[in-house]
Amino acid sequence: MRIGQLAEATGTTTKTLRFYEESGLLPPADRMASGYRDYTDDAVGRVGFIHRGQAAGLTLAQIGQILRIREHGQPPCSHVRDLLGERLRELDAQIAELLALRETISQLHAQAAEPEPDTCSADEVCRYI
Amino acid sequence: MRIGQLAEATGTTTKTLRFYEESGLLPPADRMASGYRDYTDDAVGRVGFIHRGQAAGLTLAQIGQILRIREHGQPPCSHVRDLLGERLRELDAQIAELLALRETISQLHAQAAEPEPDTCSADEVCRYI
DNA sequence: ATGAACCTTCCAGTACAGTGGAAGGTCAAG
DNA sequence: CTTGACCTTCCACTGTACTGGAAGGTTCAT
Repeated sequence: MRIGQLAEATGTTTKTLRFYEESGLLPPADRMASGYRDYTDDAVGRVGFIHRGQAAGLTLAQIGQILRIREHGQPPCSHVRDLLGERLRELDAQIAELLALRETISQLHAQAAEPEPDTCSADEVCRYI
Repeated sequence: MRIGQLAEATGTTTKTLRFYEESGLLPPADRMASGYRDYTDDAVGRVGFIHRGQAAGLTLAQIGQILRIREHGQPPCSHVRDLLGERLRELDAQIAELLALRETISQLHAQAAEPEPDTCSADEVCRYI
């Protein structure tokens, strides 16, 4: 399977696949006589794993860690569990922060909706912020 | 007021203030005979505005827009209202996305907590993802 | 007069996940 | 034989908000 076909099969681009290889997320592909990369069907699963990891909010670096542990023959289960737990805590903090921000902006927006823009004075940048 | 004093007064660094000037967020400061930047007290308010804008989740580019409109003599109120409304919609989408992600990860994490890591097979990278 | 603390400019790098483009090689169809 | 689609490498750039450091000038106290 050539790189373009893998890209189509996985819903990504050839650029991205080469970037993954360079980043150590995909093993260096075998080459055809022409020098073209030649992928086996496994590659589809591997790219799918990367995408599922990203969908779970892991960074490419974290996904690479898991992949490298797996390559050394050890099941990365406990590591994955830790990673997911950590990500969960990060997410909770992030969500709390965004909710607080939403509250702030919502209030500012409500104030800004009051139709009295004439009272904007020249010595402040904007009374809504 | 020299740049270091402004930095201290606004809780930031001289690097950041020069960066703001270069980015068009602060007007080019007057210079003393020595070439040192010489700020008036207004600058404190202006930097404060930038920080409040950031706290409201606006990007520096958006804050710069408001500042530039203000400089042309027009009160940026309606623009700010639009910006805040837009930011509110973005935030809602972002929060919804993160909540969904939290759900997904929470489930994966709960599965990964089950103590049966022996069943990890060699042909999949990790059954939890 | 000399050292510390402050300032100046300019260049380069950080993290993240790619994206764009140039210059050139390969392959199948017409 | 040429055209077009595909592939290769390499280098540089995107956006965001800074940060680090080098090389040099200024100010003030001792």
